[in-house]
Amino acid sequence: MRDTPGGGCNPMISKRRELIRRVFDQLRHTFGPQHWWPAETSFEVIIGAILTQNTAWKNVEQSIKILRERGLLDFEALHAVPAPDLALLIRSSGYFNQKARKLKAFCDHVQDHWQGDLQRFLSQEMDTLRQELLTIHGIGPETADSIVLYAAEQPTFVVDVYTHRIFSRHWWIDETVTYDTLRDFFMDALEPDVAFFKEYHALLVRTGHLYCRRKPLCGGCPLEGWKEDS
DNA sequence: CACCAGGCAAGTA
DNA sequence: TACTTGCATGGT
Repeated sequence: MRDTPGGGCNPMISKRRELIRRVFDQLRHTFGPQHWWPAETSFEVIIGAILTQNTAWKNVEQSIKILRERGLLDFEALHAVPAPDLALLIRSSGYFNQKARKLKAFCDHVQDHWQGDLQRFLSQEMDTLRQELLTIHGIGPETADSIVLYAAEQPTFVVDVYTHRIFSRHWWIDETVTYDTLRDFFMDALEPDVAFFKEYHALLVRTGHLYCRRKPLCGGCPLEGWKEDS
């Protein structure tokens, strides 16, 4: 007997896996494919991941547009821009001084440790890459996982405020769980699958936008009325 | 007007 | 370790 990611011999994990899959199937059936991450290159994913921290994606789009027009969705080009200049270009994303510094910190790290070879940096073994990302200023657990999954295309599960909200409100998880515990909740129960993890996170964000944004607003959610044992 | 958004770092006790 | 606070624009 051993615990497989699929939960083969552990009844708790096996039950959790079933719930997680049922939630996915329901959301996928309701909303269809989400086509995430909306970006053309891995570097653009990384820029977006930093800019969207605690910020509506709509605000980030304007910043990305400006960076694109200026040819700055390119590692060497962006690395050459001073943080104060960059801050002015990403104003619409909010926290622009901090985020400019974060973008610079990322570029500096890849330049200093990987000679600017972004693809080689992203090609590291998953846990090593994730740990290294977490040492970079401005990259916390969610941003690190977003980069690993959507830029490096390696199978980590991205947890965000909606993941926490949706699952805790249904009493499927404790409200006080930490990021890593909630990430393990999914990853211990599921086979690693990049396409599946990408779609799942996107669907949770979509569901959160529609039904778990403001405090009361939850009517009409496709998961409404679900019980733990139903 | 208040509240929130696809977080994180730094400060305090 | 466990809370708190600053960061900041733009939409509802």
